[in-house]
This record gives sequence, structure tokens and C-alpha cells, in this order.
Amino acid sequence: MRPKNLEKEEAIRSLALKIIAEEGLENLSMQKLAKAAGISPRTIYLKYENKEDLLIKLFVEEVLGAYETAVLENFDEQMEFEKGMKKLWLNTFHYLKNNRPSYVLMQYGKSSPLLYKAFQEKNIQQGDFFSPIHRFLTRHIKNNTIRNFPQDVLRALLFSPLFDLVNEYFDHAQRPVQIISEALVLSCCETVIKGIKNS
Amino acid sequence: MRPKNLEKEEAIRSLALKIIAEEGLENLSMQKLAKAAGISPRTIYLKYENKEDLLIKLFVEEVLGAYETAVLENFDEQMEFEKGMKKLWLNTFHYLKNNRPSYVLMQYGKSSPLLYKAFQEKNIQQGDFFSPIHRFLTRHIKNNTIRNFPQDVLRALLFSPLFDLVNEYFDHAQRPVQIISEALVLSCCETVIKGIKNS
DNA sequence: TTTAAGTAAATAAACATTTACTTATATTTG
DNA sequence: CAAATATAAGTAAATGTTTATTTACTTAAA
Repeated sequence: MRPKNLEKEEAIRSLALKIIAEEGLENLSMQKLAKAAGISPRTIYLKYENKEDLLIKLFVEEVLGAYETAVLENFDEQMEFEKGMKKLWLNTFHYLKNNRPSYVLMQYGKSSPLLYKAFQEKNIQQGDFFSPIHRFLTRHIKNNTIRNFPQDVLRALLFSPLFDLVNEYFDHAQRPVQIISEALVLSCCETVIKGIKNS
Repeated sequence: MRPKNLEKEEAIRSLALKIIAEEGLENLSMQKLAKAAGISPRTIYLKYENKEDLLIKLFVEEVLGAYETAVLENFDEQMEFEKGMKKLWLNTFHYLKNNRPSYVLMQYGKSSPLLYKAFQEKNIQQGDFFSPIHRFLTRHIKNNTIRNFPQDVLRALLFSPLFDLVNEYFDHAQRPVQIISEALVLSCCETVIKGIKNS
């Protein structure tokens, strides 16, 4: 039996993300992807049932999965609040700034009904997506370290500015001066922490 | 000369937004849109040069324009910081929660290269998009009311949580209980204000 | 009567997916 | 141990559909 060429599978994934990042989700076609990867369209269908299946697997496994791993690296839910937050912020910042295609597809996940649905289903199936963060926040609410808000609200308050900063980072990457530095990110993180902390 | 039917133009705009919100930008086609509006595809081309032109005008004029108007209603850049922020937050919240299709297309504006480019070009052409907010923030930095960050960074810190809250609002609209109330939004706004204020 | 607004149907290109075939190699067989 | 075989991996080209856009015509009212 002829063995499968793993490089081709990798090419499919990475080029699909590249096309989406450069030309948009609405401009990704199976034939364009096959051509970019130097393979026959049929080869994509050996691994993926159809286009929808490809997009969802790309989003859930390649993007969300890798993102979760990167964000939680060296994070411990028992950490002190400020230390934990800074770890999460820096992990997210470093991962996303080095993986723009993943960032772009994550952004599409907030717009595209197909991807949005896939994200919610993953959450329901596997319990909470970022459960260590969930427990970290729950503990600090109980400890009275931070204000008491529902989890989803807390995430909006604590992490959404970071995503906008990553976006600014990419914007400035095409300009003469990059203003979004690690120091600035940490400074913003401190601002967010100051807002949510009790006392 | 036969007069143009304004209802048809309105139908094109509102149905395009509706299709995008329900099925995604990637599933909007000119023929589908024409069918939904009960008109010939040609009629769309009387008003718009091509699909790209339609999407950009929809985004810039219909969505961003109306959004800017709604957000700045009864806002005065001379307002005290807390009062101004709360006004901006409530205006945004009320407008978006009643205009989900606009919210969805705005989200697409953060992913789709086509729309993203259109947004940046509008900003460059017309100077700053939300200039009263720009001046409001600049003044409060000078007054030492708030921490000194670049404008784009400041916007990430001050307004991005609100967009996530609107998203949560729509999520909860399909569930038994709506947890995102005006009171909660104001409470989140206060949290953000507390973080950014000096002292 | 003029003319832009509008239509139905056509066009050509691009699309997702399939058909019919070829290739490479792990395993079996002589 | 080498030739034969089986078989999934892979290809090129075709399928039928949908796409954006246009052509050729009709309609309404100033």
C-alpha cells in the first residue's frame, strides 16, 4: 500500500490558512487550494469530506486547539491573579503575533455562522474550552480578589482588549514604526487588572 | 422618465445585510440577493458597479455611517470622562443590539481583507473616523484624567469589551435567560473606567 | 415621445465534487 | 531474496451547478 504523504496534508492546512489570511475566507476555493499546494483537488477529499469539513477541522483542530495549548503554556490556575493574567496575556500575544493566519481565522470565527456554530459545539462537547482559565477566574472571584461577573462577561473584560492589540500589532507591522511592544501589552494588562480588582 | 423605486434600493440593502447575518458573507450571491428582493439581478447593477462595490458601500455607508451617527448621539466631547464613556457605551449597546445585521457586518470588517481595506481607506480619506471621540480622549489625557496611551491602544482598552458583550447579548437572546442587561453593561463600563483612570 | 428603471434570459468563468485512471510501496508469494 | 500482487494515495480531466455580469428587450411616467 502506498503510504500517505504527510507533507501534502500539512501543505493543505497551511496554504488554506494562508489564502484565508491573504484573500479572505470568501475567496478560498478547493481548486485554488489544490493548485497552491501543487496537488489534485481529489487529494483534499481523501482527508476531508467536503469544504465545510475542511474549514471546521482547520478552525477547531488547527487553530483553536493550537491556540489553547499555546495560551495555557506554563500557566497554572493556582497562580496569583496578576501573575496569571500576565502569563495568559503574554502567551496569547506571542502566539498570535507569530501566527497571523490563525489569528485571522479566529476573527472569522466571530463572524462566520459556520465557524461560530463549530466553536459553540466544541465548547458543549468538551465542557468548557479553557477550563483552567475558568477555574482560575472562579477561584479569584471566591477569594474576593476580583469583581464578581459571569464568566463570559469576565472574559470580555479581561481578554478582548488583547485581541484588538494584536490587530494593531499587525496593522503596524506594515508601517515604519511598530508601537505594540511587549512592554505596552503588559502595561495594558495592568490597566485591565486595575479595573477588575477589588479595593 | 421612469422614476426609481426607492423601496427596491432599500430592499437590496436590508436583504443583503440579512443574508450576511444569517448565512455569512461567503454565502451572499448577487442572484440570491436579487431573488430575495424580488427583482432582476440587473437592477442591483443599476445602483452598484459590482459585488465589491455593493459590499463596500453597504459596509461604509450603511453600517459604519449609521453606527457613527448612533454612537455620537447626545455625546459631547467636552463631557466629563465618566459621563462621556457611559454615553458612548450605552449608545453603542442600544444601537448594536437593535441592529444585529450591522453588528455582524462590522465583525466581518475585522476579518475580511476587502472590508478591512475599505475601513482603513475611509479613515485616511476623512481624517479620523470618530474624531469627537478622538478629541475627547486626547483632552482627558492632557487633563491627566486617564493614562496616556496611543489612541488605537486606548480604543482597544475602552471599547473592545463592549463588542464582546454585544456578542454575548445575541448569544443569550437564543437562550432562556438574557443576562446582558443595561445595568450589567454600565457596570462593565465602570470597571473599564476604573482601570484607565489615574489615581 | 423620450428615457432611465426595470425584466428575463443568456453568457462565460469559477465552483465543489466525482470519475476513471495511474503510481508507489508494504506485504505476500514463488 | 526478488518478483508479483494488492491497495490506498494520488492524478488529470470531466461533471453539473452556481457564480458574477451582460445582452436584448419592456415598462412607466415626466
